[in-house]
Amino acid sequence: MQEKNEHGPSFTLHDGPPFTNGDVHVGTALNKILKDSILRFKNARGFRTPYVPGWDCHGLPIEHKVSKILRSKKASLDYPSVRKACADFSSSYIEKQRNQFKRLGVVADWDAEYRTMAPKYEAEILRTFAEFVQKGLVYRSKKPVYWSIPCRTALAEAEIEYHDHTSPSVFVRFRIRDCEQESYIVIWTTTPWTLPANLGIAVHPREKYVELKYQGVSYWVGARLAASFISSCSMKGAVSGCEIRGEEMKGWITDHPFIERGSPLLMAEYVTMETGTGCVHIAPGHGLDDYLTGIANGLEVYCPLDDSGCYANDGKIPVELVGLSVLEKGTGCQANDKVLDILKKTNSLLAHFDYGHQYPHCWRSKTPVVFRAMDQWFVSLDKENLREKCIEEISKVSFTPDWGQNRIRGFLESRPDWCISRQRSWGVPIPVFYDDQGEALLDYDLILYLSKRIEREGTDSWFKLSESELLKDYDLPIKWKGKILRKGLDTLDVWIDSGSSHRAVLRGKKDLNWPADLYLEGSDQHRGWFQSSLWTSMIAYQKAPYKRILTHGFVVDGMGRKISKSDGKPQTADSYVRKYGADVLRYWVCSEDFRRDIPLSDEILNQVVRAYRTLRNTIRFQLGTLHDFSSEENRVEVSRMQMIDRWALAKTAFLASEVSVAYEHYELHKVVQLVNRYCSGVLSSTYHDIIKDRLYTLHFNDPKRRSTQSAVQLIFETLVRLIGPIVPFTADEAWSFYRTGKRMSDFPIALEDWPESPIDWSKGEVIKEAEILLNFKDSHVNEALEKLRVDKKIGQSLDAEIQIIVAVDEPIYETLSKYHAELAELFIVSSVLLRTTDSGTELSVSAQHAPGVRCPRSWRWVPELVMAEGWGKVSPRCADVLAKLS
RNA sequence: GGGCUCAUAGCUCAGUUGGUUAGAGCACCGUGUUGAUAACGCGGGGGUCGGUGGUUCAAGUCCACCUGGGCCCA
Repeated sequence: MQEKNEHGPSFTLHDGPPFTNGDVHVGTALNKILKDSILRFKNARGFRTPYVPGWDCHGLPIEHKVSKILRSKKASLDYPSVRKACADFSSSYIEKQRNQFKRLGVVADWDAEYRTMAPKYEAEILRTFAEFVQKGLVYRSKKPVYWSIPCRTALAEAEIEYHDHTSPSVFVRFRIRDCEQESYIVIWTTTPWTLPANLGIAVHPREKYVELKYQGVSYWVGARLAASFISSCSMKGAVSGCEIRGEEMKGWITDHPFIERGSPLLMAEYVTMETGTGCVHIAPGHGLDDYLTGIANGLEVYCPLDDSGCYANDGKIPVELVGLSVLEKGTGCQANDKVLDILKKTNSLLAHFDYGHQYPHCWRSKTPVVFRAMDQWFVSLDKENLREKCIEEISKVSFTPDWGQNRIRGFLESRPDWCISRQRSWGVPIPVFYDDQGEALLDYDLILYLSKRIEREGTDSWFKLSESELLKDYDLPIKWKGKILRKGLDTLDVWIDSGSSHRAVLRGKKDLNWPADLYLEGSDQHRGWFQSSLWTSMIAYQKAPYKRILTHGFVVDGMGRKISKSDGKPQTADSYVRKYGADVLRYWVCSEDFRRDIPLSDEILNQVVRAYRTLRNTIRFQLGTLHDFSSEENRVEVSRMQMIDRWALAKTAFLASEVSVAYEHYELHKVVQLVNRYCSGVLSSTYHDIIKDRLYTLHFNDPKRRSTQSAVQLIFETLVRLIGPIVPFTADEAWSFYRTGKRMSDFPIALEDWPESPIDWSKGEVIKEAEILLNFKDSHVNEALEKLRVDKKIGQSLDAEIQIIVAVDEPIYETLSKYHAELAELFIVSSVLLRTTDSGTELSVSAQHAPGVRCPRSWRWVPELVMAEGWGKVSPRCADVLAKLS
């Protein structure tokens, strides 16, 4: 395919790598089929279309699965064993997926495939990261993560299980500063141990808050929660004072109940009036919402916990808390208990209950997890107007559908700085060293140096080799010389892996374009790959890596609901291929408007099967028609073809142009609709129906018959090539049979050029006249025939004779009389009587049983039959034919 | 809860800048053929264009709100 277009322009569709943790899902199949159909079309149109498929290998879901397997085998869970098992796992699915993609008919340069865990690719990921470092975008900051205390490890969402748990539910008052009378803000929390890290209190800016006066003291709580607060804290008789909106509390500062520190009032949209007091205790080091609110208000991400989950002595927290563990055991929780003590002592605790709720637990140790801020690496997205530049750049990219641009822009605008570190082992390590003070060495040249080794040995070497081995022969900056360095064990966010693909796969490759001509993925990638690829590309090259983005929706069930993995049905592509075959699955994909949700159900597939069979049957009929036709010997020039053949060619030329436009616009469902309508409307019910008579009854070498065969041949060659990109197996089979008479041969449809219909196919008065006559048949003749058939006067239409009475000044008269001799064939009846009448008389079309006798060979009714040797009595026309044959 | 988005016959899709009684293919019903036969022809029924309100002489098409679905977040 590529050799065919060796000198053609190049069209690069860059493959977004599927994740290698399972068999090909039907949604993944949809994506690959769309890509393949588009590339086959582009290739047929003369483009060079090298397609390099890829696989995304690193990441938590694989590590998670593999760890489970290893644990059940009680195998070692150290870095090298986990990583080896992950690599094997990923490789095994690459093998499976590759075969499944091939089975779908996907054409690709399989030998040039890329995988994000290949050493060469990993080196490119590091080089991408090096660009971040060189541009000064990478910084270290704290961010809360789930932390399992017994395992001493950070956890991802997928490693969290929610279980019933009883926590202390406490109402705590914070004294408002600079207030004449004694006033408090009341917060509610179920994690008292996070109170030492409290740095603020959040309220909803547009919710009402009320001042409750009780025993001469004021308490501020959310107005809608006042009643439940009063009952919880036993303040019967409290009197409502003034009401204000949350935003009016901006600027208020309260005193931390037991630490000398101000705790300011902050605005947050996520505050609800469902439970508590509507005033939310904020500890930026102990919760994601808290963290974001803290960042937005310039608070420190403060977390006084060490790795073992105990309060560290940072000089800020009360000494009696230092060393206490926040881990909840059967007996309770040291930290919570002590904090409650202190709250009581300082008279800050208004109420304390047991509270049952769902709480996150570690999947391994089954203990409650805590949110704990840890050092993470971030990429600044606002330095040097990077964000503005990205937004500007994305406006130059074409989007299908066009709202994609809007969507990705929204993500670009709202995305916070990119947290790129993960406490995982299955990934590309962040190439950083720390000295004994915890200071980090992150250096552009050093990363490039390391990437050379990684390129040879893979990232396993980072985990296997010691620091001195990794840094051997490297000339450290003076400041770092002689220091004892410790390598970091965090890995990079996998979005950097796949976001580096344009660099690793396209840049500097002879046959591939950078930027790519097209990215084609599901709409979820607006937030994912489209975005990560843009950032990496903008940072390194100040340009988007793609010219156009095409997105498709998600596969949903017949009710339009998402297909869940849990409903038992295997949603693998293979399960559908086995049942329906690859081309039916492809036909389904291409019959749907993929820009919206793509429904899939047995009903829909059965419908697709029928549509597919119609197409297949049409092609089969044409192949049968051509069985005794030789292009060299029998071909009739277009200009000398019969009227109906000219008409069919014109319709075919029109189809080809419409279909081409639909392909160009990536509207494959329109291609399918057009082809389907053409097969049934133009071919099956009209053209094929009419030509049967001449194909079956005329002498095999009759010019009329050869005319039709010549037309059918051109039509066949066009049709098969038009559908080639969508149903390649069917097209190949038909093409092979056409060329060689065998179902398999070395003539794939993909080596044929796109069908160009010559001008003379659609030029000529005769085409318009045929159209007029066929419309006449549809609107008048069939109606008359149906009447006769309902009356049981005739069976097939050949049993009838049509009588037309038409005024000479009717526009249709001229055409009818000009082609009087051909009307019977066109209308598929035995004879047509054409009578004229006075001007002003209405047109009349009637049918009656044809007079005479029926010819057993042609089924036509004629005045009389004649003897044909060896055949018996037949019509005179058939007798002539038979005479020539013998 | 937020951002983006979708909604036309049982199903898959058309419906140009608002302009006659909203179309096609499939399915369904009836029927004819038996020389495309696990096919093909002919005829027919089927839609208050998700709902409500508005703009307009005129709305499937424009606007607002609502309902339901999807993707991504929270």
